[in-house]
Amino acid sequence: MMKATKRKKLESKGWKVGSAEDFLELSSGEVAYIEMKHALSNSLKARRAKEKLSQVEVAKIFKTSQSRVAKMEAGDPSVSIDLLIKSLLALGASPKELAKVIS
Amino acid sequence: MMKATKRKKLESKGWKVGSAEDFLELSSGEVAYIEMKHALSNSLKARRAKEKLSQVEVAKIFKTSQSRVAKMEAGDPSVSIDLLIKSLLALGASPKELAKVIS
DNA sequence: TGCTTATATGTCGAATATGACATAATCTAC
DNA sequence: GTAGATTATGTCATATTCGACATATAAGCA
Repeated sequence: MMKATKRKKLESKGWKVGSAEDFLELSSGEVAYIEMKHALSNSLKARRAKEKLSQVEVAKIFKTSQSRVAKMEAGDPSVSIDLLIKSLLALGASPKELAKVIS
Repeated sequence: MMKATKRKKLESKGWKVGSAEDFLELSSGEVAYIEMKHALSNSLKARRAKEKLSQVEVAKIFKTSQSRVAKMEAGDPSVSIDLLIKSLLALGASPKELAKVIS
């Protein structure tokens, strides 16, 4: 079970966590949020792999850079769920598919 | 049918649209994104109503201001899907419920 | 091994989202 | 009506996210 340890690990990767009254435990909302993001990241990566596209190629489609695509797929803290969703939609995912990914 | 008209309407409310080669029609991705946002906004409003809470009260829960809550519920362009999702989770929504909302 | 392509990481200025505040509009009783 | 509560709108300073670039690491292949 995770407390300070997991927290440290997350923070070392740039995550900002809790910082409220509970600073040993992530709230269930925080956990759910992070998990949703990872699910979307993985979905993006999978979808690109399926289409056999390079990060450079999808970066062109998204009108962004390869490095940002890499960060999207890594679920980097600097990428928003908005960006992940917009990108997935741009790759042709339907809202229904997104819903499946999230749940 | 109407393209420029719809675009103007959206832009007048602060939306930034397309601006790419197709500037008469929203791409299906853009449409889906906006619709997802509205679905989340409405869900937030409904959930608050169900709990019979005021915007001021949920603002305290979310650690934000009443005005931002109003903008969230209105689907204002200045609010991100991230914020809507975090807020819904904070109100006790499950990822599964969120999935239902957006699909 | 070296060479090429693909992906990851770090940083930066610009763009966007955020919370907060003031204030306006709307509602709900009396 | 009008007083009080609730919700909407406009603006601003700060914080976060953005695309881009440089560069590093990894993977494939002769």
